[in-house]
Amino acid sequence: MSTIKDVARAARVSIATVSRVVNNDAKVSDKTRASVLKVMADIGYTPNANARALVTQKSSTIGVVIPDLTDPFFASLANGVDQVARQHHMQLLLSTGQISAESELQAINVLIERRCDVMVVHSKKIKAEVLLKLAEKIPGLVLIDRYIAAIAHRCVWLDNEEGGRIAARHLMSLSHQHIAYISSKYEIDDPLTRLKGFTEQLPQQHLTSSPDLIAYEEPNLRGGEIAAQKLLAKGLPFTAIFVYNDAMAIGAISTLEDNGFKVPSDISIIGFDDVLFSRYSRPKLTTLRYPIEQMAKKAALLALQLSKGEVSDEEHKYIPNLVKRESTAIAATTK
Amino acid sequence: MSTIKDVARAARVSIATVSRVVNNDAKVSDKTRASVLKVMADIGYTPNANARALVTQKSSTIGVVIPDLTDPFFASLANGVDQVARQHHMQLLLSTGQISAESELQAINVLIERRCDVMVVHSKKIKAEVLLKLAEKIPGLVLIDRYIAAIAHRCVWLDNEEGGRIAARHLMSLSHQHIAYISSKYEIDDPLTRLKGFTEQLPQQHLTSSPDLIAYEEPNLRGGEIAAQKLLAKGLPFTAIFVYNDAMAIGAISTLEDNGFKVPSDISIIGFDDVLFSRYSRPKLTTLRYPIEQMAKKAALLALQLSKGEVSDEEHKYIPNLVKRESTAIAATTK
DNA sequence: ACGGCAAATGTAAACGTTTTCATTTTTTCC
DNA sequence: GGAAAAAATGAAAACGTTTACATTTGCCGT
Repeated sequence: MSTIKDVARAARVSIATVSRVVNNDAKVSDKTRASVLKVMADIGYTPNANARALVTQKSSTIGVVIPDLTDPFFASLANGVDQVARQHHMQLLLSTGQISAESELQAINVLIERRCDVMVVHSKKIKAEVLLKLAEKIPGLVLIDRYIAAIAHRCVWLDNEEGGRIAARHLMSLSHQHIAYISSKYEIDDPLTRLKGFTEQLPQQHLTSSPDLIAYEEPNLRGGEIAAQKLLAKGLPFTAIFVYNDAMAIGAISTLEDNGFKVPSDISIIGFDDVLFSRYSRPKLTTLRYPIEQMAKKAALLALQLSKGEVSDEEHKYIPNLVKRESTAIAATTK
Repeated sequence: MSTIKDVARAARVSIATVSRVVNNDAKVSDKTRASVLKVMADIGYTPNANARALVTQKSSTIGVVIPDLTDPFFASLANGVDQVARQHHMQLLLSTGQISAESELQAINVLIERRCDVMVVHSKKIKAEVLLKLAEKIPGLVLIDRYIAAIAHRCVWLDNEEGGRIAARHLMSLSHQHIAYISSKYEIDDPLTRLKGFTEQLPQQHLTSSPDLIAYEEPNLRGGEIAAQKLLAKGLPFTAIFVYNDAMAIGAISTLEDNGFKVPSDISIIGFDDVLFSRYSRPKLTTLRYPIEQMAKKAALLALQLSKGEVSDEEHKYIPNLVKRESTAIAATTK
């Protein structure tokens, strides 16, 4: 692959001059600029970004750490960051790592090796104190979907507890008395926090929560199917399910209908996230909107600012919105 | 950020030695290795990948060019490549570019600047001759979802025409006589090729195709909704729709049911792609399986081999599989 | 025609590594 | 104990850029 030297030689100028035309530096005459440009096109020169990054100490790269691209939630996250990257003529460097402290840490490390100075990190398992150290080391690091008080202004997060409360209120307003919860089997905060908000709202209508009406599975379509089966197998009465996320919710609906239950007339379902296809499910899914793409953009922008040394102590807390569609209705027994 | 020199100084050895322990080179005594390792941990040294890439002339990065992460089809593609990257301890560099020759070209260029020697490119709009030049320049470039005869062994593609034929045969076997086609509005080969295969199969049952029964829209959920509305608005009779992709199919079903048509009893729908949520739609979608993730893995592996100079003249053509689920049934009138 | 100044261009150091080759240290063997 | 061989270490060049500083060129006014 040709280098700046090849161009310099062919154009009979110094490499400094070539560098100047590559970088659109003003200090070069129109004549030489034109001839250099021509040579570059002729020999097909492409500047080496690694060499550039080395000397300038900037990577022009935004890093993203997520567990997995297949999950539309994370794809949206990555997409949000990508949009900001494009706007700023930067590139997306993707570092995936399953949800484990070790794997997440390694994913971040890859970005550091690349001297990525702007990064949006989705980490559930790394301990807060470790993250704190990392944040200190890398000014442009922003946490998404996680809250650590000591660096609150560098966290872009959603109030899951409030989400749980909203779901509970909605279902109770429809007179549901027995509400099940389908949860993610992973030991991360989100399902717990959502359940907490949900549970603490119940006594308001003199309801209580029952651990028997909770099923834990993989947070995807298949997991939702299985969780619903488990719930059904218990033989306990319930007229509504609050589901950890939309994928599980749709899986659950699938099982329910296959077993002869109508949603929402027999059983109401409320999901979480409002991923793209939730409004196209049958019945259309009632859910809590998690504006992840918007949050990701915010996080990327914030990371960009921080990397330039700009600071603000604003908080970046988002509240989920109730999106009423067709999967919830008045409780069956009271109809 | 600390460098190899800092480590060398602190450990009282030369940078060559530090480099050796970083790279796990055998030629270093256990004693010095241990002490260097300790120093590295103490001062929190992370090797600079850019410097490394510069001197070794390898980027340890697999590049992917796709239009957009939000589309689950492309997310699966990226995911397949990512899996291979992880297996080979490489990183995913994502370069997105809308579907236009200019944008695609620029996306590829970004990867070249990064000296990405392995890349999986999804390009619909760049002219074959340009791609040929690029392929010549970059041995590790593989095209996915496109076929160019001159570099057939570097293309991983699906036989769309055969897909069209399979869809036609399936629908005809269910006695459908009037079949509409919902197409992508983008001027790329795929929708045309699928339609071609589809159309050429019709005369076998003495059917003919009608341009009036074709609607063109954005290839996503919303586009499917609109396309179905358009079809309905024409007031022409049809009992089945062959839809360009699953997202559109699900959008179409949504519109159809909202307008009082039952799928499949009134109208049968067959999609294309078999994305994850197709089997969770209501009714479950009959579709043609496009094994994109598997193909992406293949493409990544192939690119890896090619970049190492290994060649084979094998072709990499995939045939879509019919996945019969619930959205197709015997034509209404013949019931 | 010439000094002076601005504009254009060039020189060379620096970025942080890897790696070849040379040198030093350690081990082995008689 | 000492020579030879093996193992460990170090010195320095190279990778392809950018950029501060030095030098050359061209132009102006007199």
